[in-house]
Amino acid sequence: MMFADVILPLALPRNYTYSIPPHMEHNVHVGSRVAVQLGKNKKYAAIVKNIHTQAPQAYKTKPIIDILDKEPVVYPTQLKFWEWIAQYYMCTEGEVLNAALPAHLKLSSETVLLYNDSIEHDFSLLDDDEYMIAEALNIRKELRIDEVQLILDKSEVYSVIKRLLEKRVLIIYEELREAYREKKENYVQLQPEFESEERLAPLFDELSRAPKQLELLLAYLHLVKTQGAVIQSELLKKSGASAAQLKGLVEKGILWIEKRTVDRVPLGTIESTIDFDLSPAQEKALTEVHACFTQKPVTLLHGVTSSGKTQVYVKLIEEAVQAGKQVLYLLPEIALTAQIIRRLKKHFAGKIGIYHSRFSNNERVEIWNKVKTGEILIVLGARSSLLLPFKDLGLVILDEEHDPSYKQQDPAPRYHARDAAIYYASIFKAKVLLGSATPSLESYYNATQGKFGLVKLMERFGGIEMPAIEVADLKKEHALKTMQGNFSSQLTEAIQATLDSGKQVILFQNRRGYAPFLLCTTCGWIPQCLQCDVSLTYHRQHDKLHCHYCGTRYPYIHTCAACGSQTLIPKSFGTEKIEDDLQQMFPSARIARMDVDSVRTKDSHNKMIQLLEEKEIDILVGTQMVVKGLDFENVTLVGILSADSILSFPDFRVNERAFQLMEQVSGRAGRRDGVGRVIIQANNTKHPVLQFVAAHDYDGMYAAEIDERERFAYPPFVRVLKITLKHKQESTVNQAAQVLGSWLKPHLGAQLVGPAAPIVNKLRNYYLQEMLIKLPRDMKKIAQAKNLLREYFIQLTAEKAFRAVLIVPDVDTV
DNA sequence: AGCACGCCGACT
DNA sequence: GTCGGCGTGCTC
Repeated sequence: MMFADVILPLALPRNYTYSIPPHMEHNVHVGSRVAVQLGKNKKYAAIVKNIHTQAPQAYKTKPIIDILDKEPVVYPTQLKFWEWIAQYYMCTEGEVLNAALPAHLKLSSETVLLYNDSIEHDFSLLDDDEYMIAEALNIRKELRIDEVQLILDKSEVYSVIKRLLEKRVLIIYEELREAYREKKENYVQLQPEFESEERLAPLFDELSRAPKQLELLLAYLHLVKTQGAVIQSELLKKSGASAAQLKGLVEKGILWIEKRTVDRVPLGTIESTIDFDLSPAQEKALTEVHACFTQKPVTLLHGVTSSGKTQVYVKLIEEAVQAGKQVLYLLPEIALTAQIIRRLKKHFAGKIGIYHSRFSNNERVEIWNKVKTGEILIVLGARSSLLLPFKDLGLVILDEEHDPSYKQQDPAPRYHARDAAIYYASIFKAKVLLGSATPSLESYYNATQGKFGLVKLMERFGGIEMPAIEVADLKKEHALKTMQGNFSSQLTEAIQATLDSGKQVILFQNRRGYAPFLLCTTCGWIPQCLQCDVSLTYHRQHDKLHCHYCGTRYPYIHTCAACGSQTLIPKSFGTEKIEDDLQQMFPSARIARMDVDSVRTKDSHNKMIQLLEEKEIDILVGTQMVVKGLDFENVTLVGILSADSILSFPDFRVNERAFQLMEQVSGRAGRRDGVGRVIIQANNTKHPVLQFVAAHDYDGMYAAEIDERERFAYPPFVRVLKITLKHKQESTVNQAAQVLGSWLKPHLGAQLVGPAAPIVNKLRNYYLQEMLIKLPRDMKKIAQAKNLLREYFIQLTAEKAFRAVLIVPDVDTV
């Protein structure tokens, strides 16, 4: 008897074993999806991880119901990668599967109720609920659970269904349906006998009494000539004819219609061109990258903003493709703009696929398959494209490698795309190039220690100078009363001068909304979210208070809940307020705001970038979003409204992050012609990070910061693992955290920090406790510690008081 | 993740 | 008394 260990798309602690019915033995393959039953009636598509003859001792297996794929959906390479992610990031393989597979390849059954026609029913014996369902089923013959819930207007419908099942009014059946659908299109073709001129000509006379049909035929002939193939919908649109008129021509045997499967993500066939030469500095960098790659699998390219790292990437991609290898080019989601996509497509048309969150489920399946077959040689994508089923990966380029969004935050697997990419590439013996103008301390440390290769590209392309940085002293301006709202005179004057010279301005403020909180000036009360321990942000756009943590919106509060007075005022400022103030101060300027609220819809981000490019916007104010992927020659002034809020974040990475953020924002200024200007507003103008930013001194920042990290034992000198405990009751999490802490302390000593409540100690009605574990950079010790943790997690939830406590381990937390 | 089992409150 | 609420344990 043969058995298969399968990965189910669930957070199960281990893989389950199913038996392979003898007649399927030759058709079940590792990496293929199989339909299996789990529990009493649920069916899932699971992925076969391995096949063996070892019958499990502890339970009797269920058989595989069906084989869903002739060809595996993943290679053993991916299965190995999934296992590593699950191990390293302390999650289940099912969770990795969930993140990796496109939704339409993940199937789970749905309960379908069928009307039992085989016997006569006496509906008078049924109660109200039963009667309603029986009646609906009698008419519609088929119902789904959510439809039953809708009819009865309640969530608990199981008992009704059970009673109807017992009374044999209905039959239950579990439907496992393939979700992916090929896209079909109707193609119009001329019957072969009319291909020749002499046969075609008489047709025109024949159709003289049907002018619309004649017109349609002419439109068809025109389209065939210009495009080769004619799609029905296009033909009808072009000719303005109706479907009935087309049907007429089909019935006359002149045209015929064929349904064909079409590509949702056509790769195009245009010959690609590499039509530029590298500058001497870029050429040198490329040579050095090559040299590094002969020694080490990973190289860090430290290139200042506008140094033209992308051109170096393009050359490397070209080489890998020439060698017949696949390339993965990773970018933070937000940096995947139309600009970069267009650029890459121009060079690699016909070979490149794009992959990010805005694709439909069907499109994702098609990209998945094309990567698997190798038809797509280059993938340009965000974090999740690392999980695509590459066949023969040769090179990974991870641009903006310092970007924290490479670390997945919420649902498991909480993986870091940079670190995971290095492992994934090692399976293929592929090379990894990390690129950044402001490398993460971890990567730079690895490079200086010789673990990674290091290549520097410190010259801006075309010899443009770095922008001049000025720090505006807010304290001083406040004292001199030269402030205009949140704007220093220095910034105000610079904006005016920039507008006067016809140039553009970008302003950065890292808080969205109008005001981060409301304050009762009588008693000091601040409105908070009912489900989270955070203040509510006032959004003037909707005149609502938003919780930025759980998304709940509340109506504006006029009366103080504590003292009853009507003295609530908005405090501090976000992007909405800045936008508002700017409009008052510069009434003739065209101002736009770019944050998650203003670019909610699919294409608005790209549209706004286009407007900026076309100089339809004079001043752009935005959050983090303005930092990435913008490259405009006409922007000569960048303003950072409040450096203090960036520098006062309670996190050991603040200084690094603040430097990266400010340096990246600065890079938006004067990238092409003219020297850019950057004005940073701050109260604490003496902050060391500001000095480093002003001097564009990455090495200085690095030296100061790495020293601190070593002294206080933070990454890159240790690995940080954060454990979060969640429970609906505050006392329960607190106790659970104390207990877990007391178990871990003897093993970890000073390596254990906490447990303690985080600053935001309640989220979505769950109270939180956190502890940090600092592990030495020793893979063996880390693996040991994780095993220890896993055991204690099980032990903790085994205690009945803590059964409902959620434990969330986050490895290498950011 | 479902879904069944089982123990408690608010209705007839 | 019962119905339906939700906490909890199990699924190869």
